[in-house]
This record gives sequence, C-alpha cells and structure tokens, in this order.
Amino acid sequence: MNLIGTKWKPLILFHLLDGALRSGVLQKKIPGISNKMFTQTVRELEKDGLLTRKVFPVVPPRVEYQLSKRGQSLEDILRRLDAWGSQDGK
Amino acid sequence: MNLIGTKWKPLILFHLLDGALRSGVLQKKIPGISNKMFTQTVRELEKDGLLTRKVFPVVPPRVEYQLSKRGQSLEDILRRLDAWGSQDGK
DNA sequence: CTGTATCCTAGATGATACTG
DNA sequence: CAGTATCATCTAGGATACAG
Repeated sequence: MNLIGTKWKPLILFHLLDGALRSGVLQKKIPGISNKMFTQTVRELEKDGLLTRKVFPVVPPRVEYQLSKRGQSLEDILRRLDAWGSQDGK
Repeated sequence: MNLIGTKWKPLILFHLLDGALRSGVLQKKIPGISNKMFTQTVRELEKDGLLTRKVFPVVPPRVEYQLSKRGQSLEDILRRLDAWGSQDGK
C-alpha cells in the first residue's frame, strides 16, 4: 500500500471523488502543499493508474485531473478515512 | 490523518486485528522494519491511543501489544485497505 | 495557467552495539 | 526478550526562479 502511504495522495484522491478538477483548483484544496509536491504527487498517482491527466491545448493552459476506475475503487476507503478523521479526530 | 499516514502504522495495526501479540511476534510479521522503527512506531501508536502496551514483570521480559477501542474503530478501514491491496494490487 | 529545475534542510530510517 | 543509543545516510519536502 505504498500507493496511498503518503502525506498527500489520499487528500488529492479524496478531493477528486466529486468529479474532475482543474490543476489550480485542486491544488488550492490542499492547503500547505507546495507546487513541487503537488505536481510530483499527481504524476505518481497518474503513473500508478489512480487518476487521469487531461490536457486541453488552449491558452492559457488548462489541465484537468480525474479519478480512473482504479482510483474510484478507493472511494469507499477514502470516505471512511475522512469520516474517521472527522468524527474521531478530537 | 497523520495517525496512519505512515509506512508502518497501518501494517502494525492490521496485524493486531486478530488479537494481542508479543513484541517479537508482532515485529516478525512486519518484514523489513528495523528494530528502531518498530519500537518508535508502536510508541507513537500508544501515544495516539490506538493501541495499548502491556508489560509482564517476568524474566525474560514479555510485552504484549493490543488494539485499544480507538484502534479497533479502524478495523473496517484496515481490512478494506488490505482487501484493496490484495485484490487490486497486480 | 501549469509545470520544470535547483538548491537546501529537517526529519525519517537503517545498521550496529549495548543495557536490564 | 525488549528496548535504547549513536552514528551515518537518504530523501521527502519547501522556497525560489524560470519556461512554455
């Protein structure tokens, strides 16, 4: 489970549960993440096949991230983690 | 969710789902973990209230680890992660 | 807007040796 | 058997500047 054993991966995947998001929007949803880690992490997630990266050939550039089927198979776990963290956390 | 956002915490907790284990036994179930990381990690889990540490005043020393109530509240998530990792992983 | 390239530091982790 | 201490290493991660 190195696929999600990271500080940011679960968070990024979680925020994509409700649909595709533009790069900038997604990044803003993850307070504290640096530009570097954001790019690096989504690339790994893409490589692991958990999400897809769609580039629109327009200017200014537009890039959207979306969960892949495999990524969606984690939905249940991600939501439970979120629930656990909210309810239990404190 | 820094409580489980670690390379080893989920694994340790997972192996305790079926009951308390002696220190040595538990450690053997986690291939690759160093003695240092093992001790350090269980201490953090104890501090976070996810498991309890019971010391038996005998010789040779006997120490057992067991999930706390809070730790057990993660059972569902831990098992799903395991299932996901087995089924999907590959 | 999105992403890449550097530089740099703190903390994570391993190996080893040692104590009770 | 269980745990601690120390030393050395590695790498995750942030800050910044730049490119398409």
